[in-house]
Amino acid sequence: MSTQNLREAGLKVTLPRLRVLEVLEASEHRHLSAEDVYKRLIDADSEVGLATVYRVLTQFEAAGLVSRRHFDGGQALFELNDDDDHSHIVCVKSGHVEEFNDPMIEKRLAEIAKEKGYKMSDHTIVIYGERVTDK
Amino acid sequence: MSTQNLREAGLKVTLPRLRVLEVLEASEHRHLSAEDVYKRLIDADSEVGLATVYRVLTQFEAAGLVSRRHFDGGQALFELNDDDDHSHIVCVKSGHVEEFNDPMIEKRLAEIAKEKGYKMSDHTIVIYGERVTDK
DNA sequence: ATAGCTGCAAAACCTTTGCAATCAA
DNA sequence: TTGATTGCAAAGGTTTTGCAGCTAT
Repeated sequence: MSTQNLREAGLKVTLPRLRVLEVLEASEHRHLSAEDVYKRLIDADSEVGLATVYRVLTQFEAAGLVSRRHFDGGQALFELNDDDDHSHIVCVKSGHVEEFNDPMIEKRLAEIAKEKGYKMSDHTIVIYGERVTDK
Repeated sequence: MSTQNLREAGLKVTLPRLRVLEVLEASEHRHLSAEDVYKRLIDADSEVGLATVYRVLTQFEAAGLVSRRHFDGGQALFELNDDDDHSHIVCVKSGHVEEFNDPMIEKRLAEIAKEKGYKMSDHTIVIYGERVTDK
């Protein structure tokens, strides 16, 4: 569980780190800002400073536990890394988000990175569109 | 030329706007931060305030002349809009940005959007990686 | 014991905004 | 002329950092 993840990441198992990890795991939304995490900790009566949240998230990122995303600017969003990587399709009207995964595209991106002389570490694909079918 | 572009965008033709547009057009790098633009203006003895650079770039964005990108954190990068759409590959070490275009992926994304019941209006693809070959 | 972690407040960044002066049309 | 635009400085929002005290190992 969480304790194990922290140990493997070479991080001391401390309350703030466990709490932040729990928040990320329990969240219904996959992408949270540092402020989001902080607010949830406060709501859960976990006294953790905002600066610590930032530090912990940065350490998690370095340890490969989370990814930091900069979708629109402003604030960064943090996302728990699980094994399957996925892309997003976003409805520009409703903000509804779905995920998809296309091996063909993944494969092609890897090729392109290689062609350009890069070692791909990550990638982002976002489709913006209007949902035409009702739910 | 530049004057024309501004008129078409419904913007008064002012010196700061012309200068900013010139900088974007003359730049060897396609992606510039507001600060980059500002520095080049200073170097060219064009007295334009940084706040004005931000305002002008924001107006250009609204007018469809440039796009604002948020590749990694920190600062936004501005890119002159020309007709061909392209994707980006960003070096996570240096921040260097290159472009690429892959029709196969474009096609596949359109298909995916359709399958999911969306009418695609736009999309973003960013590959993050480490540049392994020197240039 | 001690290297690492935390909270707080202050600092550092990037970007936006209020305002009086200036400028394009 | 007159509404739009500009420069400056000040404010805003997000993220990082210095430091003294605290904690996991």
